[in-house]
Amino acid sequence: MVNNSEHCRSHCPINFLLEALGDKWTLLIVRDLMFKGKKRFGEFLQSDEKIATNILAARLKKLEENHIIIKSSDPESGSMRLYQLTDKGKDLLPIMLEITDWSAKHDALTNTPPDFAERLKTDKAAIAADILAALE
Amino acid sequence: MVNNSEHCRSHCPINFLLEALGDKWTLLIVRDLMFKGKKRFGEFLQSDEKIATNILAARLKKLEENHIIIKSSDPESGSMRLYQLTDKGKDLLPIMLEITDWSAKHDALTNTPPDFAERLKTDKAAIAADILAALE
DNA sequence: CAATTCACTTTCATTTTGCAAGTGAACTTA
DNA sequence: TAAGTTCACTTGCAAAATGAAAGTGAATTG
Repeated sequence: MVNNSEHCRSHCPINFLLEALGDKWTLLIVRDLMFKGKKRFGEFLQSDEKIATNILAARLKKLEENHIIIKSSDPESGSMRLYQLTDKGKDLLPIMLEITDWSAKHDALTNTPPDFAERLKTDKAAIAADILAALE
Repeated sequence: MVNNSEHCRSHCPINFLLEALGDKWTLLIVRDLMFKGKKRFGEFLQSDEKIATNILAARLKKLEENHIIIKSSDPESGSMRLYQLTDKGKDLLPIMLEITDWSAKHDALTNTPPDFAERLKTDKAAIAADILAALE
């Protein structure tokens, strides 16, 4: 869908990411999935940035359409929906770590812990491995 | 300005980047500055994605407010304005390269040349050095 | 079986976007 | 030197996206 030429503005790689993730909210959902262990609609709502329910629903739908997340039912309780990163979604990890690195450097008020920011500079591969392991 | 707590939604590092660059257009301007040697208003207008003049003016202003670019006059012709990346802007390069890597992998129609995509996987530091050198 | 929780959907006012046209300063041509 | 032309924007307006709040329906709990 994102890949057909009528829909896309171009096939520049920067633009390709923007078509899927280029707005103020989508990457925050990826962050919650990747770093905070969140998996449910209600959990995403609780983040500091206070996303509205309609925007969250729209973004989850688009992420699913772009195969960055998959939606399933919680095996333990039929009602609850679970959202999880696909392999394509997990592949965003290096981007997320570089973003964290940049913001830790340029935001004087960053909430990135100093020791994590330091480890990020020297040990990115090990951090990535840890985070991927935590996602199973 | 972006750093004051009334304005920002949070000081999460992912959010910090989104506050400065989180929309469908801003990163394309950074791309043009970083990879395509573009420096002038009229040059940004010519990209494939066809940004409107009012949106371009607004994004350039915001990038300047966030100290990601600086605006100056062309020393050779008094009238023309030049836009250039600051050090903070150049620090976005690792993010841009990771984005390129991700899109080259996941966009079947990517216009990233295969040899560049290959070199990106093995030789990211050398590519980064080349690009920074080209920016002076 | 009534109340609550969860995951959305709908409504609607406000904000942002995008196209087109307009403006003004410098520069080029007749 | 007067008349375009180019460049870098700004303005106006219709259309689309956003955000707050309320509503809906399925499951779960008391």
